[in-house]
Amino acid sequence: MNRSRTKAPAGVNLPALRHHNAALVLDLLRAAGAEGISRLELAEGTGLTPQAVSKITARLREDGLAAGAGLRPSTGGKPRTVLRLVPDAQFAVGLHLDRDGLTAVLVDLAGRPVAVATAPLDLGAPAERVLADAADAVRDLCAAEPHKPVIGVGVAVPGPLDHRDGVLHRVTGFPRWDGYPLRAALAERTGLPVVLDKDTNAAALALALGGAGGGDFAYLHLGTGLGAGLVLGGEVHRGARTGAGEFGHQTLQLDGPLCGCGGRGCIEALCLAAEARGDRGEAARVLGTGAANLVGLLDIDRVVLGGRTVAADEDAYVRGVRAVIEERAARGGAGAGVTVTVAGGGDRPVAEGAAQLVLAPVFGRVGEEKRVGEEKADRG
Amino acid sequence: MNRSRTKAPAGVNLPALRHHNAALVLDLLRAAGAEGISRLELAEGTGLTPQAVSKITARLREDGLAAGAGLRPSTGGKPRTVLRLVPDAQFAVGLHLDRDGLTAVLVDLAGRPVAVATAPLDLGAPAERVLADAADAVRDLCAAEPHKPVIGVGVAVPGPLDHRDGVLHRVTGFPRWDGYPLRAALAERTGLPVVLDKDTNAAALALALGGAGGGDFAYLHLGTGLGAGLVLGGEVHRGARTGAGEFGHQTLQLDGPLCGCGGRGCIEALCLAAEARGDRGEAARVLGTGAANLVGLLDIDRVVLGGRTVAADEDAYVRGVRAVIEERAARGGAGAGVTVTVAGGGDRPVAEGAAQLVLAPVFGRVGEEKRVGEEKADRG
DNA sequence: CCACTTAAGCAACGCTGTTGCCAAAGTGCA
DNA sequence: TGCACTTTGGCAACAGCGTTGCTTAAGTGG
Repeated sequence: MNRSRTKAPAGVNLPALRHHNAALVLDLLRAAGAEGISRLELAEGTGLTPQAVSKITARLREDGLAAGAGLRPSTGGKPRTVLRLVPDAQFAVGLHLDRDGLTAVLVDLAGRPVAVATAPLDLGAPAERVLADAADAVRDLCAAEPHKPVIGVGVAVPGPLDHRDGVLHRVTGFPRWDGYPLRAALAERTGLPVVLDKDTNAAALALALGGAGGGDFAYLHLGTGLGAGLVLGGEVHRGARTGAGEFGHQTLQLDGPLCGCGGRGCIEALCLAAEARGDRGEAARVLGTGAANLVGLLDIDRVVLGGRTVAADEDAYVRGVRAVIEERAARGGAGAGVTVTVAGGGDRPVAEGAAQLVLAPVFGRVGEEKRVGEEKADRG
Repeated sequence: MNRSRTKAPAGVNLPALRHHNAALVLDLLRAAGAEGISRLELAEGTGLTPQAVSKITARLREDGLAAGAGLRPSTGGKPRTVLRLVPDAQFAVGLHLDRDGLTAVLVDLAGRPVAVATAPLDLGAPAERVLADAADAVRDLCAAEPHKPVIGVGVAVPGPLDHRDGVLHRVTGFPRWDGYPLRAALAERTGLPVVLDKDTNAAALALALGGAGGGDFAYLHLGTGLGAGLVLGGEVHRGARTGAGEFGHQTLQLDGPLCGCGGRGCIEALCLAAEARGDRGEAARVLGTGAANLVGLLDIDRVVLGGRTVAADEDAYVRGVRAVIEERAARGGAGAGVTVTVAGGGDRPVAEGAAQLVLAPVFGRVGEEKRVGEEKADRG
């Protein structure tokens, strides 16, 4: 269980223990995907007794979250029964509010999108207007798939914000949003629990859960700006004020050219300037140098690139970034074995990651926050 | 409980739950110090029932880890009984192996040193020789204070190393140590459990536990080199290969002056060069720029400076670093409310932090690693 | 067809924190 | 001085967790 000590009591009682272990099993079920996973493999993965796993999976099946999925070939004895997650048991909405558009997805427990909707959006419009557009998108999506239990809405937004309180800060270019309690407003409007986070964090979460699997990594998003989502220890690192990931305005050139932020020699300014003058190699080298700094500082084992600017020439950026990291590793610095890849998939991963913000607690990934004694009391 | 997922089973059974809650209570007892803390405050701090706390503290008292410490003034009813940690119940040895010397401390559960020893050391000597010196220091320290149950030895070493395996990597200036399994060797020699970590991590751990208390922070050590210890979410961040904290060779000046590491424009090179030519203000500004990068990237709320070079002129460095961070915050960047302080105390904090590496698990701070069913079975 | 192997469930168990209740130990007012 | 009240903390019973010991189910292989 999490131990974000310093605040929040971390005492564990039996319901909490039960919930924790159930979430652990669900997480393994999800990771196993459609193939499924046997009870004994679950036991090995959790460190629990096979009998305990049997009890837990029995409860999950009763709740409709897990189901049998055939048998494994025998290895000389009774064949193992394979279990799998029932993706249709619960759904979550992911909302990506960008500067010029809105993307909404309805995903199942496995994280697969079952419905997508996009619409134009003007972040410069009055708050009421934007809020209404967002709420409408959520409502339409839920209406399109009735009878689907939706457990919440995850919202990904560009600017700096407070994830804990669900309050926006000064979104770059739209200072008027500073202090707007988007989470509370949208929660009231939709009647659903809402989680708010930065778009880069949502993207990083999607990457952490999907495909390439675990490990610590940094997602670097180069679009009109440059930001980062950090996944450390398998969880999104948000920092003390949940503002972590300000990567674009790291100083990379002391007393370098002026940046829009007022600083000098920011990675973002250097990178975009190089890109603007057509020197993509230099842009990639700048980005790579920042990435290499990250690799050494945090000892991550994966760098993932994304964003429109990267998408325009994925190869050049991957090669350029990889070159810098490998050069430093060859000199004896950190970075040996670090892989550099691109996220791909355009902007939809951000919306899907936003939905994962809501799903994450189901699988025991962070964000439990004061979950005490909230179980449907009846059983049998 | 920890969730360093991706590896290591995280299932929780009753013994694990018991251990977790006991550690939680012990941690609060330690934080309370000599003043002590009442059962109801413990209940509030853990989220457990007062009755559960009573049971847990009864066990701790039976084991000699906790004891009564008077009464609180009544608030209209029965006065609260105050409990406190019994620091003499267990001890740990902290060992700091530096390039030119060795510091060994014996600390009690509260982290207070009860014995200190220093000796010259030559890291360039044969491994057997260094190992013998280290083992001797441990033995002498334990002998000086017999009847003290010592639960382990924490070792802080300069270079890069693997904390998980307890193996040294290429210590700067002493490449011969690359691959040496110091933890295993010293454990066999002393017959005690040994934990190995970088000196900067040990210092950071000491800071995280002592005095100024929680929060995320970075400890920046500027001596003959420049390194960092990161404390994120109340725990030392070590990264995927436990090599995190390589701060000195972050590029801060693209294509800047050559560094000893072979790179260009490393913070360390810039900082030490400025210091060498007497421009302390510039050295502080360089360090501050790196610190500000860190603050924005990780959203930490504290920067702590240390090391001999900083100690030579603490004020200049604190002011210089603080100036850069505040300037960036004033521009609307991250860093508002970040405090900048110095560690102080010279090198002994590193040895004390090394001892804390061993004590940390007692208080539930990370590093439990496969603790299953190891309890003294008898009771009563 | 039988011996063997592997998987999974049933029942009893030990131990956890919780609940309900009561004794202990103070304060404050009559 | 005495009684009502408040607050603390322990005792006992309890529900629920994973574990253990054993039995049953369901295969393989000679």
